[in-house]
Amino acid sequence: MTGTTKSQLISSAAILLDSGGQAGVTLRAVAERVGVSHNAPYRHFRDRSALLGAVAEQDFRSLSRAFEQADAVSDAGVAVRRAAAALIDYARRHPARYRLLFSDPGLPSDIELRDAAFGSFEAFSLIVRRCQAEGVLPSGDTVGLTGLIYAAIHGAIDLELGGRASGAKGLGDIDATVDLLFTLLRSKTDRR
Amino acid sequence: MTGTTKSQLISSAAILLDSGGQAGVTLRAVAERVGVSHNAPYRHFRDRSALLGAVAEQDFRSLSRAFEQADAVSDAGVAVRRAAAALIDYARRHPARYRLLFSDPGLPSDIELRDAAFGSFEAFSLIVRRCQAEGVLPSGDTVGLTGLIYAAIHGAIDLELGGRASGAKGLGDIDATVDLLFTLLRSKTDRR
DNA sequence: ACCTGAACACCGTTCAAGT
DNA sequence: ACCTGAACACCGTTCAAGT
Repeated sequence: MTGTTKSQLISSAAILLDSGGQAGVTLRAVAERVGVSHNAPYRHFRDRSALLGAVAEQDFRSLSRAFEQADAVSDAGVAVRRAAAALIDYARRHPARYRLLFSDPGLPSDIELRDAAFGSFEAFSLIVRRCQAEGVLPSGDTVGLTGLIYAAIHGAIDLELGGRASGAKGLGDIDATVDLLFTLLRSKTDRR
Repeated sequence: MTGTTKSQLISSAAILLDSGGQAGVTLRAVAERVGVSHNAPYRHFRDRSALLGAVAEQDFRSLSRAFEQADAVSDAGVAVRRAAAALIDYARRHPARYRLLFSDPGLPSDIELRDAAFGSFEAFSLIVRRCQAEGVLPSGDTVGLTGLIYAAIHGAIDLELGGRASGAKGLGDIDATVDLLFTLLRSKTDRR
């Protein structure tokens, strides 16, 4: 473990989210992992939620980069599916962190976190715009369409992570739901 | 406040969810509201999550009834929009309870809760099937299509409740997202 | 500027005991 | 069968103090 105490606290919190979920991220456990007293985190973050906000900000920026990488693919229809797959993959690998970014109402509302969250949405919307230009997604308001696609993917992920819906075919199956989404949107586009 | 101690505990927990969110639902506060000692709840529920599970089960059954009422409308296209509106209305009125039902991974996995959750999904899917029969939604696997619609509505709600996405037009606007969803699905259907 | 140790109020849960 | 009071281990947060 290297870097400043602050960066170590952030990565320790991320690791604890992965291993024990939200409940596993106690300031005491985070501090112990870094080898510092149980209230040293207060020298770097206002409170527990500020520390979690820093984790979220970091991961939002990482997601933005993943979307930009997906955008480098020449076929727009493939690019948008790659971006969706990157988001799904992140959610499966780090479920507690995914929920922190996209579902947690307790995060601080500071500007930097909002910027990071909005940036990842924007990176995704650039791909959607390309798809519209190439005719693989229906034309119209790009932000609204991106919002719909984002909501559908997020909803599919969240329902599966929550454990609701397993047992019903089609529900809880993220990939099938996202596939159906793109299939329906594309078939609509083809006939315009 | 009337009824058995158990039912009073459940409704107290629901009220506390509405007023103070998940963090406001301490067993001590629930018990005090009912006028009973702080560990009396353990005579009725195994632990805190079992009590929350009882609240969720109750609300799932209430949602099922709301969907069945929507299904009583003669026009299937109107019925499905009424069902969606009922879900959105419930989420806006009881955000913490909505998240408990659809997003909380900590709920117990007992059969009764699963039945209640699945029942509400089934009630919704009956409306979707009617829409397919009347040609206002694309034909094909009903469960898969219901899963997509459910995921999109849930995602739109969850992103708004989480406070993510406000500030971007189209994101965070539940009604616009759901409108776009039905518009795109219907336009696809019309041309088959 | 950064860290520590003690302390406070709070929580879920358990247990022995009461009626 | 249902409830109570005391107790335990744990937590976020604050504060006075150290370097």
